[in-house]
Amino acid sequence: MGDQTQNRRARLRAETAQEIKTIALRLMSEGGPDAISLRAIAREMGMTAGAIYGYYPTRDDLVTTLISDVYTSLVDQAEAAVAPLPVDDVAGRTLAWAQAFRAWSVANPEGFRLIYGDPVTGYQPPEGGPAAEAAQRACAGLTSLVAGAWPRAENLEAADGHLWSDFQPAFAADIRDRFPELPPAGVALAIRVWGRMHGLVALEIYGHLRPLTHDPAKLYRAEMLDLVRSLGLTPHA
Amino acid sequence: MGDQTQNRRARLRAETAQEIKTIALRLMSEGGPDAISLRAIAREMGMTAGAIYGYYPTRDDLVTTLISDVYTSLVDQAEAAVAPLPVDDVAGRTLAWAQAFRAWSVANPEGFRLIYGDPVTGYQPPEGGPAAEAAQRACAGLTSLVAGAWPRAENLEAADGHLWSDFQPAFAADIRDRFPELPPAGVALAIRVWGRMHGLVALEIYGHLRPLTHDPAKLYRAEMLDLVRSLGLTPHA
DNA sequence: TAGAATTACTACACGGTGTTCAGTATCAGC
DNA sequence: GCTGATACTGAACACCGTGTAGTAATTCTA
Repeated sequence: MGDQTQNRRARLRAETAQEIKTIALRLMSEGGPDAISLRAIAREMGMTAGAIYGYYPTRDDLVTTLISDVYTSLVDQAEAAVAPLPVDDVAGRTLAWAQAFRAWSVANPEGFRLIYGDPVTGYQPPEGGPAAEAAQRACAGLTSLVAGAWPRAENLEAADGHLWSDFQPAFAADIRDRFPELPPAGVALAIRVWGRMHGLVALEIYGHLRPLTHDPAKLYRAEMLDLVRSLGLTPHA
Repeated sequence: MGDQTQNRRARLRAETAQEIKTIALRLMSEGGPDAISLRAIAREMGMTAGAIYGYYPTRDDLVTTLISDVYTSLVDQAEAAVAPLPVDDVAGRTLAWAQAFRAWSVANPEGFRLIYGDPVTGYQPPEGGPAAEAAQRACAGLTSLVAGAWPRAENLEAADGHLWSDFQPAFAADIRDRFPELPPAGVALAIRVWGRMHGLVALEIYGHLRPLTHDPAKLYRAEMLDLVRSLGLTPHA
């Protein structure tokens, strides 16, 4: 019966590892990224801080997997918001993605900080880590929107001057594989769209808009409408 | 001679307070915002950590004054980059501001994190603090650019729908005082321009662009050219 | 110039953190 | 029932911010 007992132990192990993540996420949502302390997690689990080292080699590794989880949930939500809309409604899909992005960020400010800010004291993101993967996934989602708008936005290409060699090879290969019709300028545009969505939300999450306006949603909406217009699209209604 | 000795003591006091800030800034530029520890500062000064409490009531207060200093230096640099250009070259001034903003950020990533990110473990920005003041100053600089472009960009006003009541009273009053001709939509546009400059730079500073491109400057330049074009301006050459 | 008062600073303690490691208790496998 | 792996404890180490009590020096006053 080696297998069953092995499975049993492996299952318990996996459950414990999951519980650590769950508690860590709850602590983060309650007290910010800095509340993710091994001691606090262990305290809630009735364990010792040292015990966690049996599951994650260091706290940064735990944070890394949390980032992966959280980032994935964000991209999932954005993709889910886009999915029900018809593929030819590029303006609607873009606005839906943008609103989903902000809605998630406002609902999970700590998650936003975890992904896009200094996650936690002294943390350095691993080079090829899951954050990079999720970032590529997010960027690919935006790229598909831009690719949909591209036929009508080609006038933007002229002055851009981007080449394939400007991008990281792995990323460029992935994109060229998925969107063969899209020129480098389109990829650059996708990243720029990402930056444009990111900017106002980041300022809002970190409280820099508070002394200026009490309706950041309106501001963001105006910006996104301007964005789809700049893509040569006209939003339905 | 009470005055002179008072002055002498006050001078020494001010010098020590300044030295604390200087060392804190150096520590930050070397090891990130989290390297600002009272113990490390005191160690470099040949003092005890507790001694710093004679100059700053708490570490967050020290960080607050650092933010003020750093933020001021950023805005100073942006304004200095704009100053030599003729007032009617709105496109050039806008691009100059944008480039100065990114150049400063790339040169002082830790400073950028300090201003725009989680400054430091558990730090909460004071409500009416110096960060808010510097933010208003930065925003006012951008607003003056937008005000310069406004006559040619009024077509953007229609769909915006912003009202003065959407903004914080103090901010709105300040802006209306300085730019009487500018409607609410123009102020909203100024903040949006800020967000647009902020987005790509924030992504770059926090390493999210690294897996995508190795020429973030080119990307940023393309975005800023698109921005001035969307303001109805054409950059010189 | 001698004493009083203010100031600057140290020394130490408290509770918090990540991390390591020797030891122990539990449990699967023979 | 014994052996070996696994999970966990408990204590330690080196940090951190923050107070507080005491001390040394410097300034003011008489």
